[in-house]
Amino acid sequence: MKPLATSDVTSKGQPFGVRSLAMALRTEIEKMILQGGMPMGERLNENYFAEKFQVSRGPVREAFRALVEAGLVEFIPNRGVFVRQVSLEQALAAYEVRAALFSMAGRLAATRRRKEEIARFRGLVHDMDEAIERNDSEGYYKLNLDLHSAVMEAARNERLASTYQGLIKELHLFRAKNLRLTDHADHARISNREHAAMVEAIAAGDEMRAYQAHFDHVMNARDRLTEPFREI
Amino acid sequence: MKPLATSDVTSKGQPFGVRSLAMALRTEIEKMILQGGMPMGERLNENYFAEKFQVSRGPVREAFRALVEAGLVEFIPNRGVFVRQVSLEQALAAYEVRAALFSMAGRLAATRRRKEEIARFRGLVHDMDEAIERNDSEGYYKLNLDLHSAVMEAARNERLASTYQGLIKELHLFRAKNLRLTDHADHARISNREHAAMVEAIAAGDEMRAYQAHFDHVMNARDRLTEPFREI
DNA sequence: CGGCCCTTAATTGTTGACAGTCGACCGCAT
DNA sequence: ATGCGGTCGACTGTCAACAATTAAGGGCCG
Repeated sequence: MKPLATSDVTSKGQPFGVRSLAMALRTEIEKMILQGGMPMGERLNENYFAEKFQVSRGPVREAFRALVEAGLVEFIPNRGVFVRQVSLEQALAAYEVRAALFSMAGRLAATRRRKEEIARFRGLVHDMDEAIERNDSEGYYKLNLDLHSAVMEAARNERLASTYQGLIKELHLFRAKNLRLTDHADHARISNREHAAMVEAIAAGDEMRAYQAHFDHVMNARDRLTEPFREI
Repeated sequence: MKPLATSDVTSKGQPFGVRSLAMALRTEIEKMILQGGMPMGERLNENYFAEKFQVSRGPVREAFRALVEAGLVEFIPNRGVFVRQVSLEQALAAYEVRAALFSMAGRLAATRRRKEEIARFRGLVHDMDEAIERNDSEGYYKLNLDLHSAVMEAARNERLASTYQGLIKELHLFRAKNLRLTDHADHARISNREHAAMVEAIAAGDEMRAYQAHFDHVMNARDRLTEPFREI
């Protein structure tokens, strides 16, 4: 891997706070973890990262602290940091938090959305339908993310969005490990019907209906994801 | 101030992750900030804290990184970290997130609460009524926190609770700076009526009513707090 | 007299070295 | 064979020194 210098950092397009090696490392290591580059439960060796990025251990440790706070790694004194293992129980709890945040986004979007946004929502839902017909689960996945981001944006609450994003990252840890063939076309079809309900509630400006639609969508998604684990 | 050694840290009753100086410092500095020990917008000098706690700058910097991630301080490269200034807009946004989380807690509590907890809720509301009559705003404040914690506990979702707590800390930054005589007895009376509605909805096991009651309570609290700032 | 530049002190950024701790491995006794 | 204890190695925890950057103050020039 290329040596990471401060000059590399400045070239990044982030608003602020990315000039220091520690901040750059935090971003870089996070990316590595989320893209599955690190096996789950793996210990993150300070020296390894220090050599990999051609820096000393100080900045690496600072980056680790930030990741601990973000909940992506676990810290055990005198042992080091480990890629966090997300249990099924924790994933279920996280989904409830996600439902809280996303349903709020839907509710706010219902009062704050603009005309163009509604058109975009409907377009995305339509494109997802097409992706399903094409059996294009890759494309569906991306469109799905786009729709969720679009709703979040329409809520016009930065704090809500960043909290949501942080949570999503944690959930990625769970999905990365327990990825199974959960993308049945059936699931996608049902999911997209829920999307349509969400969008129409927002379009109608109906706060409570939007709340319910978004809430149900997340909780149903939870059931769909964790279904394979239920031992009945 | 007393020198902070690892031995001091171990004496703390935390489950894990508090053995290192950095973690201890993070807790200590956070406490200092939240208790208003640091003027808002103040730069946190690394050497100052290093000498104050008789440690080197390394652990101090690690503690700072964690606080940055927690959103309590702002980081400007080559300048240092500053106690975060929370604007009115940010506070309003944070209240919306809080409403999302707390209303979810109420909703979950409505399905998961136990008999003893309901009794405790009602007791707290009653005690708050008495505190109002006594004009004991100090006592009311504490009981208020207790009720909110109790509801969170009844929701039985650790992730929800920790996210909520992190947000509350941020809101403290706003209240610390803009503390005005907002604790009118009128406000307390109205607030406690809302508490009663929350508790009874939980007691009835009515999810949607609990959701609404908790949601409204937070949003009304927001209006009561930020009322003085509105220039009509 | 005001504005620009240079110097300088203070503070952050980074490093390498040293100390402390934990787990693994190996040998021994049972 | 198995369980226990000690030794060793690898890694984390901490520190103090050095480099780089910033902001402030004073002097010079227009």
